[in-house]
Amino acid sequence: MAPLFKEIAPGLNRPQREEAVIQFWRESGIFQKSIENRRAEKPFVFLEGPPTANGKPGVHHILARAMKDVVCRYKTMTGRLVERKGGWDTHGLPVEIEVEKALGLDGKKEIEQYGIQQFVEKCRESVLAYEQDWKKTTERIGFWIDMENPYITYRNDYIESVWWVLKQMDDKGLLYEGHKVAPYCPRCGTTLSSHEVAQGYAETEDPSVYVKFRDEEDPNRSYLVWTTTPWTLPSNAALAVKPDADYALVQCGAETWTLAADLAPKVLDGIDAQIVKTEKGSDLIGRRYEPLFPFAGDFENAYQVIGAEFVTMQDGTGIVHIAPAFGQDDYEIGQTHGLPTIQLVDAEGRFTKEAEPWAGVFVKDADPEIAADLEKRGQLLKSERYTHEYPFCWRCDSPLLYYARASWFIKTTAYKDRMMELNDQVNWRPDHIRRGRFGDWLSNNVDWAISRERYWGTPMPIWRCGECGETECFGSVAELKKRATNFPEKLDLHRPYIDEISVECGKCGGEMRRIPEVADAWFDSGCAHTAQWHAPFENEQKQRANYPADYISEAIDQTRGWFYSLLATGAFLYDEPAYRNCLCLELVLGEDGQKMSKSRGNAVDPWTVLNKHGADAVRWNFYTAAPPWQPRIYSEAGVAESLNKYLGTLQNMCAFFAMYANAENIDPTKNSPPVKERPAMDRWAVSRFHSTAREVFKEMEEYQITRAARALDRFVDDLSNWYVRRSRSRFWGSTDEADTLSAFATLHETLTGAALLTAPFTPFAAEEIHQNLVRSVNPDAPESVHLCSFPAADERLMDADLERAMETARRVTLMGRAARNDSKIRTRQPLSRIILGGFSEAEREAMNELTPIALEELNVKAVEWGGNLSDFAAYEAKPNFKTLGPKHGRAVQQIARAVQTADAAQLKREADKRGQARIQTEAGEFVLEPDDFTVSMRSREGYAVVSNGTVFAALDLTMTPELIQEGRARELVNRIQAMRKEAGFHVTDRIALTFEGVGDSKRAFENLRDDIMRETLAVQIDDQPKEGAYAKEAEIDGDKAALSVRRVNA
RNA sequence: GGGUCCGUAGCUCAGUCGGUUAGAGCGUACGCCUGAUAAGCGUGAGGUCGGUGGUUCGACUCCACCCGGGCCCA
Repeated sequence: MAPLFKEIAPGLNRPQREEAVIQFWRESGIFQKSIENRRAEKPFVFLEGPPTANGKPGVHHILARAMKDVVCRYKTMTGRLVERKGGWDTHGLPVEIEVEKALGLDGKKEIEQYGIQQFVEKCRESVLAYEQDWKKTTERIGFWIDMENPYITYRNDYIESVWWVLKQMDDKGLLYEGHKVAPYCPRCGTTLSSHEVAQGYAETEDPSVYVKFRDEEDPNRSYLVWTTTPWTLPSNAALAVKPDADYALVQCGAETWTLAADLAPKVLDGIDAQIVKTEKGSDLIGRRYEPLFPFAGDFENAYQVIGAEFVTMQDGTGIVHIAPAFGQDDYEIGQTHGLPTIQLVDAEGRFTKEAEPWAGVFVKDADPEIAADLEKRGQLLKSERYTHEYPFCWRCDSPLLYYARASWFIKTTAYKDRMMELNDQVNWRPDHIRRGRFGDWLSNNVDWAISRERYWGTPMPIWRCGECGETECFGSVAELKKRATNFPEKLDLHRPYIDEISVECGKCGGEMRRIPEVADAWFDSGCAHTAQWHAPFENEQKQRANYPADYISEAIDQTRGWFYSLLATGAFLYDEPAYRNCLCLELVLGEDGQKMSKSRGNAVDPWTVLNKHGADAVRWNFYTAAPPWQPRIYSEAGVAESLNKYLGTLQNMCAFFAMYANAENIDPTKNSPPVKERPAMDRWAVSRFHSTAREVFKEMEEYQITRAARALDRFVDDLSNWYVRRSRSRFWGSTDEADTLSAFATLHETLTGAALLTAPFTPFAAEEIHQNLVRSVNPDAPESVHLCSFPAADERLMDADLERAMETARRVTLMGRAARNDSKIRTRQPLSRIILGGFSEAEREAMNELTPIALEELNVKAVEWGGNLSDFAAYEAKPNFKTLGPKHGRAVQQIARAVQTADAAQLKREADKRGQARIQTEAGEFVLEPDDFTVSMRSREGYAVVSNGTVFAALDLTMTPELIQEGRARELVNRIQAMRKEAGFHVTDRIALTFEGVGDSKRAFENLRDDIMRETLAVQIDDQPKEGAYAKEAEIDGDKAALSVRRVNA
C-alpha cells in the first residue's frame, strides 16, 4: 500500500524545497487564482511604492517587499480581494546621474553637447536594465505582485494622467511661477525640492569670517558682520539690524566698530577694545556704507542699513549681511525694501566675469581667496572655522547653494490645514509618525517647487508665448493636439520630442513653446493612485474603487518623499487621504551597525543568503527580529537561527508526523475523536493553537507584524518542545487505539493549522505542509495553502484554565529537572517520588490530569503533595570574613559563630527587607549588612530540593534494586536505539538482539527483557551475533557490555 | 538650536496598568535528554535597567533635567 504521506528527506535544504514550491505556484497559477477566487469580495487595496530598476535589489528592498507581502497574503486569506499592481519609478535625477556617469559626462553642458535625444534614450534604456533581476528576486522571495502588468511612470498614458493632475491644480490657481530662493545643485544644474534637500544634510566645516563694512561718511567707522559663506559677500546688497536691539560702538585704536551689544564680549574676546557708546538698532537704519569690493556695481537702494525682525542675537554680530540672491529671508526682505538682486554666480556655481578676481572660480573654492583679499585690505576682523550641518546634493554630494531662480510651484500651503486633518485619519505604524515626524513636516509645509531644469522626466505641460509671455497648461494629449500646429504622428511625451510641438497663442497669435522644465519625479510617483490606471482617461471606475489605498509600506525616508507626494496630490484631488494604513520601515544596517551601502562596503547581496538559507528564513528573521520600524542590524547568523529554530522545527515535526502516520497507517482525518474527549495534553495543544490564532489575527489587524510572528513562534516551539516531545510514545506501538488516533488527529490539526497561520509569513514552508499533510489525504482541499482561509479562532476549543495549569506543570518539570541536575542522578534512572509543596489547592486540582506528564518527563514514579520545605532542606548562613574582618576586628570570630548558628531563613528575610540584620553574639549586638553573609539552601540527606518563589520540589533519592534495574534497562534501550539508528534501520524494522554483560545490566536484561524487546522492536534474542549484525561494546555505569542488532523483518 | 525615536547581559531583543527575586535567544563553561530535530533542558559566568533628582508605600515603567546615539528640521 502506498504511504499516505510523503516521507520528508533528511536535511533542511530549504532553498531547493522552495524552488520546487515556486515552480508549483507558477505552473498552477496560484497567485492569479488567489485573486480570482476573491473576485466578488471586498477589495483590500495595496499600492506599490514603485522602485527604480536601474540597480539590483538590495537587502533593504527585501525587507520592504517582505512587509508588503505578508499583509497582502494575510488579507487575502481573511477573505479580501487583494489585487497587487506592480510599478516602476523611472524618471528623475537619480537616473540621469547614473547615465551621466556611464557616459562619462559631467554637467548639463556636456549632456547638451552629447545631445538631449540620445541622452534621454539612454535614460529610458537604463531604467529597466535590472528589471529581470527585480523580477527574479521578487519571485524568489515569494512576493506576490503583478509584475506582468505594472505601471511605469515613463509611459505616455502615465504622463498624461500626471498632466491632468497638474491641469487640475492650474485650474484652481495653485500652479504658479515664482522666483523663490531654492536649494540648488550647481553640478546637477537644478533646484531641489525640500524633501530632496532633507536627504542630504551632513556635518561640514566652513569658514567663519567677521568682516568690516566701512561707513560711507566716516571711513574709520565700520559695521561688523559675520558670515559662513564668504562667496556671497560680492553679491551683498544691504546690512540688516534688529531695530529694538542695543548696538555698541567700540573703539579699537583708530577704528570704531558697530555690533550688537550683547554679542560684543564674545566677538571681541581677546581684542583690546572699549565700548564708547550704545545706540538702538533703529538709529542705524538708513546709514550707508561702502561696497566691500571695488568691482561692485552701482545699484539703486543698495549698500544701506535696514531693519529686520529676523535678525537674532544668538550668534554672529547682530548685523546680517543681506544677499537677496542667496537666501530666503534675504530675498523676501529685498523685495520689501526694493533691494537689487545682485547675482554674481552663474548656473554652474562659478563667479561671473563681473566678480573680476574670481571669475570662473567655483564659489566654495573662492572662499579662502575672498577672505585673504579682505584681510589684505584691512576689512577682515578675524577668520575661524565653523562646523555645522549643511545640505548637500543627495545624489552627487555637491554642496547646495541657495539661489533665487525661476521655478514652478504648487501652492500646497493653500490646503495645508486640510492635509493635516486628512493625515490624522491615517493609521501610522509606528503611531508616533502621525503627530511626530510626518505631522511635523506637514505643519511646516511650504509650497512645493516641482519644476526641474533637467531632461528625463515628465515634461511640464506648460507652453509659453514667445511674443506676449502668455502661458497655458494642457491637461491631456487631446487638448494639446487640438491646439498644436505641428502635432507629430508618432507621439512621445518626453523631451526633446515634446519640445518640438508649437501652439498658437490664444491671446496674441504668437508661437507658444513649451517651458523647458520637467516635473519633480516625486510628483510622478505621488500621482500613482490615479496615473497607474491612466485615469480619468480610462479605468475611472477602477481608479475610484482603488482610492484610497488600504495599505502602503515604505522606508521612513519617504515621509518627505512618497508619503508626502501621495498625500499632497490625493488630498487635493479627492479630499481624502491617499492611504489608510502606512507602515514605515527603518534602515537595514550592516553588521557594523552602519547604514548598509555599497560605498561603505558593508552591503550584502541578498542572493548569497537566499541561496544558502532560503527566502522563508530571511522573511521570518525580518518579521521576528525586531519591529520593522526599528533600525535593524542584518546578520546572516540571525537568518540561520530563524532557519534552524523555526523552519527546522516545523519541518521536523512534519517529518515526524509523516513517518509515524505512514508506519501506523493512520489517516488522522478519519475516526478522530472529538476534541472534548481527548486527553488533556491534546486539548492543551488545540487550545494553544486557537489562542495563537486569535492573537495572530488581532496583531495582524493592527499591523503588528512582529508581535504576530512572535506569538506564532512561541506556539511552534510549544508544539514541538512540549507537545511532541511529551507525546512521542503515543505515536507508535501503542495498544490504546483511541489514544493513538487522538494524538495523530491533534498533531495533524495543529500542524496544518500552523501552516495556515504561517502562510502569510513563510509561504513556502506553509505550502509544503499543506501539500503533504492536507492535500495528500483530502483531494478536495484547496489546491494551495494560499487559497485557504485564515483560521478563525474557535472560542469553544480554548481552555484558559488548562493552559494555565499546563504552565504550572511545566514549571514543576523545570524545578524537577533542576533538582535532578543538582542530585547528579541522570534522568534515565527512575526515582520513586517527588514531593511538591507550596501549591494552592486550586493549582493542585487543575494540575491533576497533567502531573503524569511531568512525572514521565522527570522519570519519577509518584508525586506527593504538601509538606514543609524545612523538612527537606536547610538554610545555612555563612559569614563573609572579607567584609566582616575589616569592620569588626577580633569580634569577627564571635559574629561568625552566631551567624552559623542563627536562624538563617530569618536572617535572610531581615537583611532582604531592611538592608541589614541584627545579630546577638557573646560580644553584644552587631549589625550585618547583606554583603556580610551569604545564605544557601542545602538539601537534606536523601533529597534534592529546588524552590521557586513560594513553591518547591523535592526529589526523593532513595534507590532500590528494582529502580536500579529499571535504570539499567532504560540505559540498554537507549544504547540499542542508538545502534539501530547508526546501523541505518528504519523505525519499523524488527530486529534480533544479542547481549552479553554482567552485574545490574545483566539482571536488568534478564528481568526486564520483555520491556526492552518491546521498546526496541526486538522479536528475538540470539545467542551469538549472526551474519550482518551490527555489534558494539558499551560501558554502563562501569560495567562492560557487548550488544548487537540485526534486521529480521518478517 | 528645535522636533522625534531610542538607550535593559558581550551581541540581538522582551519587559502589559507602577507591584514579589528584571527575562529570552545567540555566544560561552559544565552537565542532562533524544526512536523527529541542524533541536531541546538544567546549572554557572554575564545587569549601577544611560545618569541625577522628583512623584509614590513601591519606579526599568510616570515626571523634570542632563549625558549618549539615530533620524528629521533649522
